[in-house]
Amino acid sequence: MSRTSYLDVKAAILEQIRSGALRPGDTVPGEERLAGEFGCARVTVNRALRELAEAGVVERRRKAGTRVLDPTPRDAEMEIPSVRAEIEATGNPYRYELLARQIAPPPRPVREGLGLIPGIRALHLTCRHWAGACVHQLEDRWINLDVVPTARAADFRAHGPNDWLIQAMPLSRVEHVFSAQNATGEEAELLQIEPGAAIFVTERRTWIEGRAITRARLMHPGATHRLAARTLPPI
Amino acid sequence: MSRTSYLDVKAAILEQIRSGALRPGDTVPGEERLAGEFGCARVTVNRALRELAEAGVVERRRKAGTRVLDPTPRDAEMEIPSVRAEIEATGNPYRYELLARQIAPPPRPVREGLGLIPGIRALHLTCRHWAGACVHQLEDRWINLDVVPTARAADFRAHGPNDWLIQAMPLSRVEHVFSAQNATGEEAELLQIEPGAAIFVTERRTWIEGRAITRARLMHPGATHRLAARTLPPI
DNA sequence: TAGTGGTCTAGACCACCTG
DNA sequence: AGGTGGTCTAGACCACTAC
Repeated sequence: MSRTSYLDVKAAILEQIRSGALRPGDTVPGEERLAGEFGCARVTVNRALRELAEAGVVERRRKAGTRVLDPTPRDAEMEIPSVRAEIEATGNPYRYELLARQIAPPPRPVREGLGLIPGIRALHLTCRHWAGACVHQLEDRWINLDVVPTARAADFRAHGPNDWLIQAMPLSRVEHVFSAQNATGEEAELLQIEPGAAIFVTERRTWIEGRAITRARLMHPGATHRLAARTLPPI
Repeated sequence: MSRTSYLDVKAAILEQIRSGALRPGDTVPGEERLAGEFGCARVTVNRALRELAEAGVVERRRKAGTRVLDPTPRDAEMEIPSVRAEIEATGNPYRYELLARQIAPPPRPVREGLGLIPGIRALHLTCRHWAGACVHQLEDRWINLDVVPTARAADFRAHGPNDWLIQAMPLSRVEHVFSAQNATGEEAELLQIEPGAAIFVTERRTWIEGRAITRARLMHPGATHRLAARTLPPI
């Protein structure tokens, strides 16, 4: 007979929830008791329950014990691809183009989004990413030069600012906000679509240790763009 | 002096990556060696490195060791809220409305998305979710009656199908695909917006043990809807 | 085939929180 | 105040795989 693994314990608890033997709000037996039932060490049960808690299936509190949660809102995982990888995955050649570059005081919404005081100037870039003969993404980006002073000297003609920033500032916190909007005349022209056509907009802000690095507005033609996410069951 | 925690080890490795002492592609020292350096048990180092691997910071392979990964595409977390919670969080009263209900053979794209054979009939629901006086979401849903036969008898007049399904089929796998589209005339009328206005579309498919449960097309007025995701740094 | 990660055990101490 | 989870240790065996 083989030893019981933490995966066995995990699967057993999940099966009890699936079958209805354990319902939302119920208390799961304590670690010591489960270890006895499964004939394993307490650490083994601990790891199983800890992973279930990370997956959002149960909630654990000292003294109160482990309780089954409501299955309502679950976190989903979504891979945020790099533009280049996203395009090359489709088999189309990738091309990057720098449309404009200047150092200027950002408009108020951008300034507040970056947490800058009025009057401060920042690096403003406008870029276009091509998938073959089609525009895949139009990028409007502001970079906080207080946090990334080296960006002032960087040349963004050959490579996009995203790749550059990832190299310069690894392990930062990123926030994405997605929405659907109708393209303005200027946006439509740069995206090679009709004015008023739906565009998929990603607003991305990046922070490191509480300081805002950059804010990007990424626009995709709505007819082609798709963004996928999945919620995986534990185990 | 206190014992060294797995969090200490994790933080130390992360700091080495941030500072550039460990670069993408580099090999992290083995568990045994790190345990010696930190003066702790090997399991402690193991847990630190395991969590870094789960966060996508490093990659681990037996015999090959632990290597620092490129920081390029990182997984993001996104909370998929229930419509009701999403609306009530804004302070607006939530109202649900069933517009249509019938059992019919689904159109081909839906049928294939659900993995059904031609001719099979499924439950088709059209619903509307209100936030105060504004339409928040228009829902077009197909339910696979082979997998959820009890849905045939369920009354979806008082409560939406999503809440019902979550109760009936916990711990299922969910896939979301987001896009931006221009509203058709009918969609615009039901959403109380202008035809051609941008709408934020979520296509949601749910599976349990490899079998498709349901497929929903959720439409939001683009002017109001926002969807947020964040990539958190490990630790 | 040897080195590296993956996991289990048994025992211990501690932190937190509820009753 | 005591029960429950959180974590560390020291030692062991196993699984995988690069060399």
